[in-house]
Amino acid sequence: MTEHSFKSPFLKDVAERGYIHQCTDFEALDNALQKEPVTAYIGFDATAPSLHVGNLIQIMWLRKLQQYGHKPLIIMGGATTRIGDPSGRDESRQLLSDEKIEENMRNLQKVFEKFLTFGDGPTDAKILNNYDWFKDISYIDLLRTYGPHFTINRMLTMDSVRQRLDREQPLTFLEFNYTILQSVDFLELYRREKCTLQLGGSEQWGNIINGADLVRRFTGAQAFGLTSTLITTADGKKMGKSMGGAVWLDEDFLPPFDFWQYWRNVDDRDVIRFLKLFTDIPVAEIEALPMAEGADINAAKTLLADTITQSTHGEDVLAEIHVAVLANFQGTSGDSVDGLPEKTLPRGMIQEGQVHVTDIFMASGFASSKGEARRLIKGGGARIQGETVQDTEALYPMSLFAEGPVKVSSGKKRHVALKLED
RNA sequence: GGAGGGAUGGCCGAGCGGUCAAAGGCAGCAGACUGUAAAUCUGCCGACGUACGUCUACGUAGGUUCGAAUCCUGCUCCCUCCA
Repeated sequence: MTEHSFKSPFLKDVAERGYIHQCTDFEALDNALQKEPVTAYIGFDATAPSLHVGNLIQIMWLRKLQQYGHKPLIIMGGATTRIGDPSGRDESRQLLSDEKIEENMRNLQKVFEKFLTFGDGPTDAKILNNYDWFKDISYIDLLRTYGPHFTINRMLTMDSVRQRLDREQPLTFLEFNYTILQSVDFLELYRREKCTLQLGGSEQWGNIINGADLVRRFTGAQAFGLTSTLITTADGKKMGKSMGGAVWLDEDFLPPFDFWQYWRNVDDRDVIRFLKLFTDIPVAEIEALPMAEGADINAAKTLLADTITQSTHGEDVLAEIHVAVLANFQGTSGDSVDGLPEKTLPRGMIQEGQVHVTDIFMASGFASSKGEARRLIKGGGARIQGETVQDTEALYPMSLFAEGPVKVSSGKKRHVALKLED
């Protein structure tokens, strides 16, 4: 079945935007989606305190689903995170403590609220925790109930398993069980929520079909699996690294200004693709964007950054960023700090009413040692209030902060509003 | 259980008694050119003292030596082959 023949609006749109990698049964799913609202889920393990751009495609998927009148479920991996998914990894995951997992799960939920509408309505999103149905199952029960439905023969053919074996990397028994838990999730959700569709990244294919199979074995019902393509940047890397860190969706982990910059600076070749994947802008509109020559594409990049930032961080935050961008890139007022990420200069760095330049750059997060700060200065990339710093040993008086936060820059693109510790 | 090989900076990977803070590559940072892009070119890329310097580092604990990432011994972990 080619992507052009979809009849359900959801599949049609999502296919056109380039989300789809594989499906257990395109035709049947397409029919189901036309007939009635479908309940679908994606599982998220709480391995980090925030989601990052790599997860964005999954979130967008749920969002689209909701927009087309279906019901999205989010499963927090309270149980599965304790096991560790081996899919797509060469090494075992570092196991997290229970407290850490709980904390991460609480943190993750914030992000979903930005993208989805929650509630009790028929198409309202809902968050569930798979720990709820695993915590009371005994080992014997689990083995007796589900064990007979999984053959080792089949499990050994799973990509995630085979890859480890082929590379002679260890795969622990713990990890080997991950797919069973994820499969039981699907069954449990089918029973509790009439959920018949599981979405996920392409590396989840194995886990997903095992789950769909389990649903069929226990209930006779057809459950669907649909996976997304692995999104890479034009230079072939996984998405999501910028300025030394991951591109987090949570403003507590990455300032929205930096988030905006990440999208503003994507490779030319990625703009159209990303607009389709990460915004709600109609495909026809995206394709009509003027980008014939050189700099024209910058408008499209701004649109991309604006749209995504607005959906993840909100209108108000975006407005602040625009002020900062105007000041720092369009050169209106060189030392405006509005909308820039804030950093704090600890009082302890002040000696006799003066601050050393190197301390200023360390406090700003642009250098992790005095030596690094000096190198930055020597390289000509260090600026304070727009003025290039020449002297690696310069001392600045406290009066520098008299008017409020000070703009500190590393290179042309990284700016920070440095304020004095209270 | 036996035999052999290995563990080097964020990663890959050379070095195999002094000239080693350790080649080279990747990643990262800054500069130039541009369009806040890509490609290219230049510089930087352990910490502290602004160069020369000092300290900490080549799995881990000791030892030999004027001197060790380099040699020896114990330990830990990994790999290969045999059983």
